[in-house]
Amino acid sequence: MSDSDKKDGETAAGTPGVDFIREAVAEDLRTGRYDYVRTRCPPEPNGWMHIGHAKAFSIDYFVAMDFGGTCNLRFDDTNPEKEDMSYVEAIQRDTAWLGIDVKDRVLFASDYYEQLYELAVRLIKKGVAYVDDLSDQEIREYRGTAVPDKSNITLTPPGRNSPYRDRPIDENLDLFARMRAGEFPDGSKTLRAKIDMAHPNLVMRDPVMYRIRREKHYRTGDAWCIYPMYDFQHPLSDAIEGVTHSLCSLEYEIHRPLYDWFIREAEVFPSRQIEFARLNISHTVLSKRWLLRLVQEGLVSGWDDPRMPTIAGMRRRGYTPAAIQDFLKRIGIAKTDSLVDIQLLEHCLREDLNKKARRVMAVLHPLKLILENWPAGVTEELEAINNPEDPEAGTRLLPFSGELWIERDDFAEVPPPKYFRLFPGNSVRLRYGYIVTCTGFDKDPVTGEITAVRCVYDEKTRGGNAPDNRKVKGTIHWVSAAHAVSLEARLFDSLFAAERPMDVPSGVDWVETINKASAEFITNAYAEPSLASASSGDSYQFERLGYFCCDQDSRPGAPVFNRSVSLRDTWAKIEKKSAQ
RNA sequence: UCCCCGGUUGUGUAAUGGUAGCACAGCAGACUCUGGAUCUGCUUGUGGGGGUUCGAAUCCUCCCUGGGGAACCA
Repeated sequence: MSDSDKKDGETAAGTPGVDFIREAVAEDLRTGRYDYVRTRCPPEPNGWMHIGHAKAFSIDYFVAMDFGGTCNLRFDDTNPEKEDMSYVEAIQRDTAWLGIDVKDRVLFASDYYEQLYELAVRLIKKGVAYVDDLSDQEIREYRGTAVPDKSNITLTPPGRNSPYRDRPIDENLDLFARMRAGEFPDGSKTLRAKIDMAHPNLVMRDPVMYRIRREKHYRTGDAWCIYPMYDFQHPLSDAIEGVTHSLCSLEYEIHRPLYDWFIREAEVFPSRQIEFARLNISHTVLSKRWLLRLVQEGLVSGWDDPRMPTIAGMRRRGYTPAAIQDFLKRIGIAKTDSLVDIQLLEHCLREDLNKKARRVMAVLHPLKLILENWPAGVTEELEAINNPEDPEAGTRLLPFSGELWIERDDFAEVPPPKYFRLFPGNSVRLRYGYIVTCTGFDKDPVTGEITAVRCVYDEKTRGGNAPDNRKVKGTIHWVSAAHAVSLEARLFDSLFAAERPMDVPSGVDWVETINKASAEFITNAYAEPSLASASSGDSYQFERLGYFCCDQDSRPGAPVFNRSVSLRDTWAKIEKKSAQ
C-alpha cells in the first residue's frame, strides 16, 4: 500500500456519518414499522421561500430520494387571513429551481377540508372532542397559563375543565354541524379535543381543533366558515397522504404527543414526526414576519431583492442551486440550535462559480491610463482565456488601444507597503496585454484628484509575456476606452451588520438596525465588449473583482450586474493588518 | 415557576464504550499572467463536579448554561 493509499483510507475513516433522521428512517424500514418512505414539504403560502425553507425541503426531499421514496409538496393552507395564490406560485417556482422535483405531487390541505371534517366528527362520536362556548380569553385562562411575560413569570397550575366539556355527544354533533352551517358568529364556539386539562404539556390541555372564521379562502372561497387548526390538520393530512416521516423543525417537538394523539384517536395511517434544528445564518434573518415587513415597508425592493435570503433574492443575486445544495449538505442536520457563518455560504458559491463562470474584464471605478508610446489610431486584438478552470471554454479576442480604463485602486501616487500595482516608476502587466511602466500621472490642481496615469508599454511583451523572464509582480485588469461597454454594477453587503440581528436591544425597533450601506449602485462602470450581449441570469467572473450576475433590470446596451460575491481578497487582509 | 429539547476548537458537523476527525474561518508558506484558483503546514475543542468501567464525548447523577412551549397562527 502506498502512502497516498493510506491517506485515502484515513480520509474515508473521517467520512461523516449518516444523520440521525436517515438513521431513524433506516431503522423504521428495518423493523418493518413502514415498508416504504414518503415525506412532505409543508409550506404555508403566506410568504416567499427562504434558505431556511430550502434546508427543510431539501431534507424532506433527499431523505425520500435516498430511500427510493416519494416526496409531496403540500401547502398547509388553513389560515385564510394570510394566504394567497401568488405565494403558492412563488413557492412552486423556487422549489423546482432548487432541484426539488415533486413531479405532480403538489397537494393542498384545503383539498382535505371535507375529509378533515369527517375525521372531526369521528372524534366527536368517540367522545374525545367537544364544542366549547368559551371565548379565546377564557380558554387561555382555563388552560391555567399565565400571560407570557418573561419579566413576570408565574406558575402554571393545572387547568380547569370548560363547563361545556361534558356536553352529550349528540349535542356536540349537532352544534358542530351548525358551526359549519354558519349559525354562529365568528369566535363564538370552537371544537376542542378532550385530552387533559392538567397535562404538564400545555399543548395537550384540550387544544382547539376548529375555529369559526368568516374569511374568503384563496382556494375554497366562501365554502367554509370553519377552519381547522394546524395541530389537528397536520397529522391527519400526513395520514391522508400516507406520509411515513413528517420532518419538521424543533419548535414542533412539544407538539409531537398531540400529533400522535390525533393519529391514534382518529385511527388513521400512523405517520411519524421527527424534528431537527432550523437554519440560522449570521448577518441575516430567516423569519417570515421580518422578511414580510422588509417588503411591505419598502426597506428592500421586493421579495427578490438580491440582499434578501429568499430563494428568489438569492437567485437574482447570482446564487446557483448547486451552491445552495452544497451549502446545505455541509451544514448537516442536527438538533443543536446553531448559527452558521455566512462565509460558508459564500464559500460554496465561489467554489461553484469558479469552475463554471466565464472570466471577463470590467472596471468599476475607472481611471484613464494613457500609453504615451502607443502608435496613434492603432487597435490590436489580444487573445484571452475564458476560464482557466475549464479549457473547454476556449478563448476570445479583446480590443486593445492606447487609452484604457483601469481600476482607480490599481494606481497609487505613493504606494503603501507591499503594494505591487502601478505607481511612478513601477511596472505591471496588463492582463493578456503588455507590460507597462508608469512614467507619471495627471492631477487636477484644484481637487487633487488623479485624472490620468501615464505609462509606456514594452512592445516585446505582447500578450503579457516577458521574453526576458523578468519578474513583474502585479497584473491588473483593463478595458479599452474606445471599445468599452457602459454598465451598472450593483454591490451588496449584508442587510444587517450584527451577527445576530434578532438580538435587538430592548426599546429599539429592529428596522433601525438595518445596514443602510448594504446596496451601492455604480452606474459609470465599463466592461469589455462581450458583455453587451449578456442576458439576465448569466454569471461571470469580473477578473480580480468577484462574481457578477446579469440582472433582470438590464436593457439592450445598458446591462446591469449584481455582485454575487467578491473574490477572496488577500490584499484587503494585508491592508487591514497594516492599518492596525 | 412548570413542561420539552440541547451543549464537541472561532463557526458548523462526525466519532453510537476503544487513537476526538472533517469542512469553513484564521495564521504561515509554495506556486501563479486574476493579491483569484491550487497545494502544503499550523494553532485552538468534549460546559463543570462526582460515579460506573480495563477504558467515557458516549452510560448514571447533580450542577451550570442555551433554546423552545403556555395563539381561535403555522
